[in-house]
Amino acid sequence: MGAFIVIVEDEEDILELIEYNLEKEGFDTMGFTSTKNVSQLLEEEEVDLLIMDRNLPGVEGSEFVGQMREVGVETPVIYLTAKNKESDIEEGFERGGDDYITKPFNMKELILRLKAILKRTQKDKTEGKVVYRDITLDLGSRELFIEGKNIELTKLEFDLLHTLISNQNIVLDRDYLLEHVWGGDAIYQDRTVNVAINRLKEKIDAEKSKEYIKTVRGVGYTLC
Amino acid sequence: MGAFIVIVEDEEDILELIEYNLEKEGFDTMGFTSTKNVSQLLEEEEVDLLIMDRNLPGVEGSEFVGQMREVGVETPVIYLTAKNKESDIEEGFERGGDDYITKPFNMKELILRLKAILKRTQKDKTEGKVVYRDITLDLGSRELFIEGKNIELTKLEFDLLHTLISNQNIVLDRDYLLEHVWGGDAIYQDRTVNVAINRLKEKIDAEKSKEYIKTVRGVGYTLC
DNA sequence: AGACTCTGTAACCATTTTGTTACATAGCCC
DNA sequence: GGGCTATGTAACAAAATGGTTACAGAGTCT
Repeated sequence: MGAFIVIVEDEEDILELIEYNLEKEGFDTMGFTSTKNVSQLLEEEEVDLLIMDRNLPGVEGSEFVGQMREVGVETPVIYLTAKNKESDIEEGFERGGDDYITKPFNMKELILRLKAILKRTQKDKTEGKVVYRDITLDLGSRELFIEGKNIELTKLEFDLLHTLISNQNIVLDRDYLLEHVWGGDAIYQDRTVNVAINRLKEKIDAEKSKEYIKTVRGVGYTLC
Repeated sequence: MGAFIVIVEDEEDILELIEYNLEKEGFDTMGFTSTKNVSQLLEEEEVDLLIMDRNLPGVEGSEFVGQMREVGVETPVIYLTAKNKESDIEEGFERGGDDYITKPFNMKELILRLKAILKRTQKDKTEGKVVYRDITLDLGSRELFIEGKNIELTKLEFDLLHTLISNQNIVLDRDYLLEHVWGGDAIYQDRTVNVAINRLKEKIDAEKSKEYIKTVRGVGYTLC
């Protein structure tokens, strides 16, 4: 754990309350009563999560986050908001915020959501979505879309396509695939790869006569 | 997670009994044997409900609540009272208390009323609600609604659905679920997840032939 | 104490997935 | 084209996986 969390909240007692509780949970925190200095911090340091009051005097919290997004800051955000109108909530999400929580709030609830987000974003760091031409692999839901059409894949097929797609234009030999898709310990024939590849081909080439997976004779397979 | 409930009761065994049962229901509790420190807590933290003995040595419970109301604390109260004379009851209501229950009392009855109150007071808050399609999880009262219909869930089922719903569209594997729903310390078989999921499925899919929880073979489960 | 609920575990079965094998086919060299 | 190898294909068997049910233990309520 030990994530670094920045909190922006103008009411000092609330700020302290949050900091106190988060630190008790083992997080590193830094609190601000305004967005001053925060942008610099977000750009320069690795901040894992931002807790942001939406109703700051002066700048709108979501406005601020919007600006951050434009300069490439991806830090997930939990908004604290006294408002609970749906429009506001939606707006928050539209701007790329990850969650919101309405004041007054329950500390346990905040910590719970916060942990959920950290977990998710940590996952997303290695995963997310992979795209290749008109193929899209959603690593979260483990879904494959070709030209927007959902195609069901088994676990093996998914993992195989995943490795292929993240090494597109590179020819992967059977040993590499066995090691990365099947896992290092067990021993398989290399014809296994063969069959697996073809089962995958059947599914994704069936859609169109397009050929996504190219076999490179004597070497292996590639997506190109 | 659940609502935060503060209990003030000078008889320690009763206090513990209540705390134990409420926590079993998934609520966060904090118990006190006197009103000392309670006022501060009520002012600073978001307490969802106060359970208050009316016959505390020293301060009258309702007296205390009255003082709290004067400084703007709106926390709903359930009084525990050995008396059941009408005059006392009326007085309790006059002072702004929300409900009373006479000792000795039935724990189920207490929880029932408590949930009713939480539901009422948290109805208009968007706070503590997670929504997915026509499923609504009320985190405050820990109730599930599907198309407005209330469906009873056990603690485990609720927590499981909560985790699924807060990670919608993401396939969660059994390890993740075990860790987050069951808690990290104890060790369980992963078939445990299996059975729990299906018990949950039975309840929420029973309503309609809709399939909310999708099992992703070889990986885990997801809400999508 | 007895009935009941909740929940973890085990057993059973159906189904899907996957590895292997055998054979057919295609590519490549001479 | 012949011969060789690599790859595709189909069929089969084994393994993995998950749904379902039954049961037992723990805890609770009456």
